Amino acid sequence: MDHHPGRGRLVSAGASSSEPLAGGRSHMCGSVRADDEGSAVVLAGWVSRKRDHGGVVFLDLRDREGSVQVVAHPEDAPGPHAVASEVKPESVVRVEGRVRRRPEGTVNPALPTGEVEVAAIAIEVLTESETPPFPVEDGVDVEEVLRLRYRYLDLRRPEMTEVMRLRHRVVGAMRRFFDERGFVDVETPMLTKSTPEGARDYLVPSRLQPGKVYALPQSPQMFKQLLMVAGFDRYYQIVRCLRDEDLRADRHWEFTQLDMEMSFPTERDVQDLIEAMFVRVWRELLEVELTTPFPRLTYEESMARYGSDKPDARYGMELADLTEAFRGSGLRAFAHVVENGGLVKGFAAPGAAGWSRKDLDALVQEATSRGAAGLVWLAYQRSDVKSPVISHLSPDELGAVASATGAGDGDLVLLVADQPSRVAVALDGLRRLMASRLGLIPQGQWSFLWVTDMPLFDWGEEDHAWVPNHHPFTAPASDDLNPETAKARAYDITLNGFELGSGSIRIHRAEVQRKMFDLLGLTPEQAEEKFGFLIRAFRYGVPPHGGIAVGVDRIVMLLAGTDNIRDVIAFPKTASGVEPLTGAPSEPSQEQLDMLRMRFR
RNA sequence: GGUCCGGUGGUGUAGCCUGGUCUAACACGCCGCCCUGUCAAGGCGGAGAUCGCCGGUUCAAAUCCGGUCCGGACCGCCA
Repeated sequence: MDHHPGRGRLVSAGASSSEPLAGGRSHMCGSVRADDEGSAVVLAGWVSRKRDHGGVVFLDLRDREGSVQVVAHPEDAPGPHAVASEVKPESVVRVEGRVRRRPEGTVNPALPTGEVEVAAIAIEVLTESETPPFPVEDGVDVEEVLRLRYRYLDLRRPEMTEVMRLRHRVVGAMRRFFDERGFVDVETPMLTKSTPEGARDYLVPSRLQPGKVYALPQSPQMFKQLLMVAGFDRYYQIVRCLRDEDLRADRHWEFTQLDMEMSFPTERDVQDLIEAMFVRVWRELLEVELTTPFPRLTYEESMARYGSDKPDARYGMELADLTEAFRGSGLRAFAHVVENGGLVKGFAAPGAAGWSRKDLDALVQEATSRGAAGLVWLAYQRSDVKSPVISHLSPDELGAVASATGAGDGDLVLLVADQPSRVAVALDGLRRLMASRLGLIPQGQWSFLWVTDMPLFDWGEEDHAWVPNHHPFTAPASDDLNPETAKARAYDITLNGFELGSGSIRIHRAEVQRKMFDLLGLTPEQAEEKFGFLIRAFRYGVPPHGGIAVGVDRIVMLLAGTDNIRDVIAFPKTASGVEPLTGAPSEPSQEQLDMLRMRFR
């Protein structure tokens, strides 16, 4: 959290409640103001800094609301002065004193409490602190594991405290929003059966049913559908979900989603509601008025123009398709790809024509590390075009490249030729990289986008079978159930290039569901074994229904202006699944294993 | 599972490519002394790392090589 790339100005949290403060405190440190001049105050907090002038000693006393300067003069307050000059940073002290305006010329306008100070009458050290392993202050540059091992110190830093409270307020705004609209918060089980999301499950062995396991929920998907069968009409929950997959900067295996489901909706009903929720959250947290409706992009269009199903539309550099221009090209590598059904695509990066060989090599490296066979670059300088493959390119091809990408003087064109999925992955990565390197990402812009008409199926390379793109209860958009072409009544919501959530209208007709299972290669017996309880429920009158699940961590991450999801989780794990603070996971005791009748291999 | 980057006093970095002058440098922090208005207080002095771990090459390794552990980003995976 050294910088806040996309951060808007956060609206500050409301004043604390009128509840009396615990422990006889009169004020929170950070909330002392000039209005309190002359008041006797009792404060308690952490010593964040000490300035000892030999005579007068200043302590900055910090609590979650901020810090305030405490002064102890040797003449006026010999007792407090003696304590203050000995106390170590991060010790917890209780201060009795009187608020006064600072003397002329010593006001610090940079601090909310900078007009005042507290003249100490008594200082008591409640607990002493050892020297902390890293400075407890904003803007620290410390190895992340160390921050996680001492997370309580890390969270003590004002910027982290602020993020956690931001998260609290986001969740609060969501709850109020859904509550006002008659949505009922229903809790669903944590120890349950495998859900149909397709990720690896976390399993919990059963003590009472030896040899059997519960799965931790990947989402409450089937339960919320059952609640629709139960007639709840509108359900929501802010719920922890778990998926045992490898981590990314924006992905954690223990995450929180805003889960909702409603009866009788159209896609539009769900989308309008979620848009209204985002409007509400952005208004409350940032005082930003989002424009609705959010733009829509079909999945196909998104992949074509951005190479991604979560496009960042805040900047241009859209992808151009040059496949036909390179059919039979003298650039054999490209021609070969085209002959074999691959694509040639690329885009123009404005003003990057002068990049050094080293920078260009780094781009090639970026492309190949994303699985592309290679990267061809063309630098447009004045009327000249430089490229390692320039001798293989015909004037027609050069013309096609320039017109399709819009490349002009000073631009750098990046071309990738490969199978469609690799072209997409490589160019998506390059586009994001170039946008960031060239400073093309506008700050303070919130580019929400719905991606619609998702495919109903994906080809599962590992299973050699069609797998649901969303999950097997997603309703098809039409009678077309051809796995190659079928579209789903599914939609994703994205923000600034991050996927925030995805949802769908569900199947409520038994024969459609049967066909779906059939296409997925599930025999009626297998379907019964996995989802029998849901199928049975649907025999007793199921309303048409649909919903969405939105990732709370990612929303908070974007609001907080960080690109690291761990920054918005109080106690996160590292990429190898270790929680540095507690040391989890740990080995079970023999007694625990015996009780579960388990043995480790 | 794969690719890439990193691991040097409490913290953050330099040094590593071009082995020896590194008995490892700098900043912050810490300790001591001085200092009565600062707010990254200031001044002076001091302690503190054998360079993630193991092994190898070499007369000599923080520096080269191999392995390994840990962390991070990305691909695969995952919505």
